[in-house]
Amino acid sequence: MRLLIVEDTADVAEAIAASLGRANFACDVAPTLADARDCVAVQDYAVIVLDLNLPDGCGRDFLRDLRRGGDRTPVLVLTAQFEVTARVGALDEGADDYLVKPFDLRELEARVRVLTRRDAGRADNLIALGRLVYDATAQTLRIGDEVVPATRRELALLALLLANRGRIMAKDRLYDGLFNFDNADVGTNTVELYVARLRKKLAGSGVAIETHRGLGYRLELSGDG
Amino acid sequence: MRLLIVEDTADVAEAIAASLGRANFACDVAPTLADARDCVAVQDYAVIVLDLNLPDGCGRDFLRDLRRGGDRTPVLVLTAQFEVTARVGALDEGADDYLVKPFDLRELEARVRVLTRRDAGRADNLIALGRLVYDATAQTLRIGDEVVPATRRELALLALLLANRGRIMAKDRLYDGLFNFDNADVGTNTVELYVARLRKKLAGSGVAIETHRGLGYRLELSGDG
DNA sequence: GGGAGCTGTCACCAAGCTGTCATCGCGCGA
DNA sequence: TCGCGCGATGACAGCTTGGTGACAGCTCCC
Repeated sequence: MRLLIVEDTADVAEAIAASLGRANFACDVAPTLADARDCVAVQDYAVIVLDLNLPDGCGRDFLRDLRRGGDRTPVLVLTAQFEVTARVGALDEGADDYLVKPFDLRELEARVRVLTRRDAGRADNLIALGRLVYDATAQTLRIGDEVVPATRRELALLALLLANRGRIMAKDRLYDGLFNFDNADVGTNTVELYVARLRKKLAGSGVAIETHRGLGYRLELSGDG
Repeated sequence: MRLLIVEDTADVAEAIAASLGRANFACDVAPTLADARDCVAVQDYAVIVLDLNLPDGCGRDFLRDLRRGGDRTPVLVLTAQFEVTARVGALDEGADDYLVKPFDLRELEARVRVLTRRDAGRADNLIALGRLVYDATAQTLRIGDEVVPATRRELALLALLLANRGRIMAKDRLYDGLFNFDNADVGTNTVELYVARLRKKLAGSGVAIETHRGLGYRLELSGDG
């Protein structure tokens, strides 16, 4: 899943991106409102993490524009202790959650996860399908009672496919969800590679990744569970 | 969906057409303003991608003429880094978006998609008729609860017929929607072929493709659902 | 500093979509 | 009723697209 972090303080942004990156999110960082607008214009994000204090304006303006444009992407607002009215205002204007600085990175990670699953209509961080169980918090994949070791990229791909199960996902969309702008030069072939690797690990899970030539991939129940 | 790419540098145009072609857009390339005028005279486009620097004039003139003629086709302008005033001018004259060269092809594709969505103006990508449900986002065709695998061309044809359901569509118009000028040597027979293939997959859907000799095809409810 | 494992590239192979051809069926006008 | 022409459809070959093994680089951890 792909996230946008709108934060001007470089080391803070870096810390957030590193933390969420370890949680298997592909993160883009925008240090200004202008950058943020460019990002949302060309990329769909699962969640936007938005600092209110930015060099070229207030994050609330950005949020308001976003909502007026019909964009319903979940937004988590970061505020300083004293910005109470700004915080309230942000929620009124369409923010989905907020966090007061300084905050624990793990808490941020948890709240971001809550927002991602809200969009998928789930109540917890477990996704089960067939004999397969994916735990987004622990970042583990189980088939039946057995834990199957999987790498970060494999899990990220699985999360994307699970969130869109039954639907054909174009390779481009998988690519966008797996990599951020920093990895822009990665060959498109990589998606196929990770599909192949993930397929091996899903053997016997009752879940299969179907290929639809020219269209994309689709995760669905199969008979082999 | 059919796009026009107005760009004189052959390899750039080719790269754009290839990228957008993979995204299921049928692309025509016009290397000069004169060619572009010929194209828009005979064909409706979903989006026009317009380079400003052309051998026989400035793209802004073309854009201005287009708008004066009442044409509202979304236009995405390509500009060089230093052409700031041209960029602003293009927006004033009716461009819908711009991209500064050099750009990422995926970014172009994303922006083109935004423009096509804006024009369609519907958030719901489901089209239902009889027992048939076509999901344009997921690129899936369902009959009742069962997903019927279909290829890109078949889905493109179905989308065209659904968008014009109840109306007779001339074979030429179907042909234009499925292929671009580069595929001009494709036999006209192909439309009939894909109609036949699609018919097989629509069996039992309560929807039928009627043949109207000498006129074209028409998608309509039938009794077999 | 070294090793293990993850990551992404390349090359080659396989699969199936695509479009052509040929043949047959069918409707319509004479 | 016959003939013509448009449309339907099965078979096939080419080519694009995807699958996969091997390998090299990189990172992270010890």
